[in-house]
Amino acid sequence: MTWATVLIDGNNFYASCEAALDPSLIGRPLVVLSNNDGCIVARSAEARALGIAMGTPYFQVRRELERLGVVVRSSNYALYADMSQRLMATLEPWVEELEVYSIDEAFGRLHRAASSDLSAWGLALRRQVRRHLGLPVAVGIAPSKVLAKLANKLAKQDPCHGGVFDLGAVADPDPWLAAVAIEDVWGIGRKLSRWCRLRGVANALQLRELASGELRAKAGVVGLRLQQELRGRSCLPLVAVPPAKQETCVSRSFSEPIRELPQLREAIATYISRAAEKLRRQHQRSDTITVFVRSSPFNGTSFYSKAATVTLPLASNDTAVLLAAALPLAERLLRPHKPLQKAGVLLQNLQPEERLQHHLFAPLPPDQQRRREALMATVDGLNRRYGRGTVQWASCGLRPAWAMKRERLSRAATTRLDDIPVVQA
DNA sequence: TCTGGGGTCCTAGGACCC
DNA sequence: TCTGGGGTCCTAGGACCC
Repeated sequence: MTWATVLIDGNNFYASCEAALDPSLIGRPLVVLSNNDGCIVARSAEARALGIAMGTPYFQVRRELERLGVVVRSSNYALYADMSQRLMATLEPWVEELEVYSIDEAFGRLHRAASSDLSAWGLALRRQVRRHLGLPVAVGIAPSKVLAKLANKLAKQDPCHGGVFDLGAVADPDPWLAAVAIEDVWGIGRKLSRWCRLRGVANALQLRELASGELRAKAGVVGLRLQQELRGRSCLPLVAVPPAKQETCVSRSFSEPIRELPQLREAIATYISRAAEKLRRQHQRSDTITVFVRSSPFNGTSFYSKAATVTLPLASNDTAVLLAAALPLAERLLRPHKPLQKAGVLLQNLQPEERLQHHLFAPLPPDQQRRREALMATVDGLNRRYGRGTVQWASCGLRPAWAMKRERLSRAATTRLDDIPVVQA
């Protein structure tokens, strides 16, 4: 009996979520755009077949997409996050341990009886997800995380696998490793793949056989671990309970450049409110706030980027406290003739909430402190129930001109009562 | 006109300590 | 010109992930 590592992920997740809620999209080419309708971040299989590349700026291909009859959607993160939770809940009973790795991916650990093939298990899991959620997934099974990633890629590469591949059950994995390009190996990004290619390392098998010393000199211990994993020795543990976050960031591009202080203050207030909400959900507080801004890196003029940091005497997750500290930073960041394209806030040095409960130098008397906390909980509750922005601070501005563009947003079909699909029988 | 957002981990180097 | 040998902590930057 040994352990097998499995990677399950949603095929074209965002596009599949859109199609799951709007069956008229099934079988049609569909792309989903990033925030601000910036670039293409997901494509249905049909859109992929048309040769539409990932990451393409939308404005460059807009006409072409229209001509080809491609359906375009703004990203609807409320929908994807909700579908993700349902997916993870479905996967949970199928494995001994589950690590939710990203919005559309999870690692799992399960027992493998001596030299058994887990493909049938994978196919059954796949059918259940399809039945429960209407989502297609791929399942990769192997002795380590890196190999499970690889197996998952192979499961998708060849339709004959039916979306499931068990690399731990094949007699000789080497030809399969050779079939995965170096760029597709998990942990090998742009820089490292270029370096590998220069050395004649073009696929996963050749990376596995590369001299360890050479790899270590270039990629450090991270590279060595990767190589061990390729050899089937698991050194990246499954993380079932994620550690507390060390920092939290909220940043957005503007739909149009910001040049004036009032608009910048509105944007910072909006991001601080959102970040404070995250802190409260994570039961954390922060005492270090960084606000950063930058101009567009694309318009040819000189690039401008600046950040300012403020430290609080006492960590907090009260929106009003964080706003009071962060808003004065706006003036230090704005420059005449430097239109800003993006801003963000970074809350650092996060601490667990309970640590401060009875602090000697608490900023407010206990009863007032409790009232503040109750107010925050009420605001969060209303926004959760009726949608983000139902209750907000006046300093965030109402329908600001700089707010991100989402012109082709689908409805919040799984999280808003008003948007539930109507079925006619 | 129009190019995403939110993280983590590791390493190197500097400041400072005894 | 040469001028120890550790430690720790912090920060900046690089690389990667989805």
